[in-house]
Amino acid sequence: MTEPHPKFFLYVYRLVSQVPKGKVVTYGQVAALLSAPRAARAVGTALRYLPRPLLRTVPWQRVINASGGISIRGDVYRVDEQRWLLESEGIEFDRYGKVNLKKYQWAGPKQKVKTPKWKLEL
DNA sequence: CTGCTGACGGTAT
DNA sequence: AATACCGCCAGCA
Repeated sequence: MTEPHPKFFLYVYRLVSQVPKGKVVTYGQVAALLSAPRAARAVGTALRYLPRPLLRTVPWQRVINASGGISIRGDVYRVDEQRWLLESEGIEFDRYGKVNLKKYQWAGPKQKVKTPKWKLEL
């Protein structure tokens, strides 16, 4: 899974690219915006395989879980990096390592996301 | 087509 | 708040 070409992944990357600095979105929110409200897990998979070249254009650090926490499993280094990046953007974490979604969650794109039935394609 | 794998999410404990 | 479960899903072998 080194070559990220699957359509769903690309839509995820495109949407996350729109999240402004200082704001965050949840995996489930991204899925919902892509007309796949139950594919939160797949969104996580997409970001996990974010290709190196896109690390510069896709603000992956702005995607956290519905509890306001960082979801990266295993790689502690990666977790620290995400938190550091977010804090440098002005986002605060409470003593439990959680972000206040009420305050920092992105409202979503102004214009409805164009998702050409990637799902129904066969 | 079948079975696995998770940067998930909602519930129950 | 922290765990344990369990249902979901796109991708891939």
